[in-house]
Amino acid sequence: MNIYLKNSATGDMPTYQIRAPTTALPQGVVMAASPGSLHSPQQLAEEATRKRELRLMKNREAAKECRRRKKEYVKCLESRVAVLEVQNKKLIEELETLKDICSPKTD
DNA sequence: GCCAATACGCGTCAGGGGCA
DNA sequence: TGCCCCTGACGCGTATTGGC
Repeated sequence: MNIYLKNSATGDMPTYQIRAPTTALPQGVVMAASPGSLHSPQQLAEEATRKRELRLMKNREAAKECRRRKKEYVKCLESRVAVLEVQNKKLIEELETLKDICSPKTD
């Protein structure tokens, strides 16, 4: 498994994707004949159609996986926000306490 | 119950990046 | 340099929601 690093020019899209090995073809996919074995225009057209369908099918699955990862990433960010909010609240409370302790009494 | 607005998921295309 | 993968953007269909 290798890591796919997105080069984000804007910096707002993170590098949350991990590239999984894609060795197996989906069920029902038949590998195309080698180009050398094609002759007639009809065979060429069939080959082109097959390639297009294969590409579409792979892209369909890739898009699903991409959306799944993105959802996961957003969930992760949301839970991090929740943790940081709690942490922030605690720090504010602590600051108020310290202020009370350190401020001179005026009476 | 009906309808418009909004949310959500899907399929596809286009374009960029990595790799042999 | 061509091939492949990933992902943003777009359009479309369906589900959900809020107002009437």
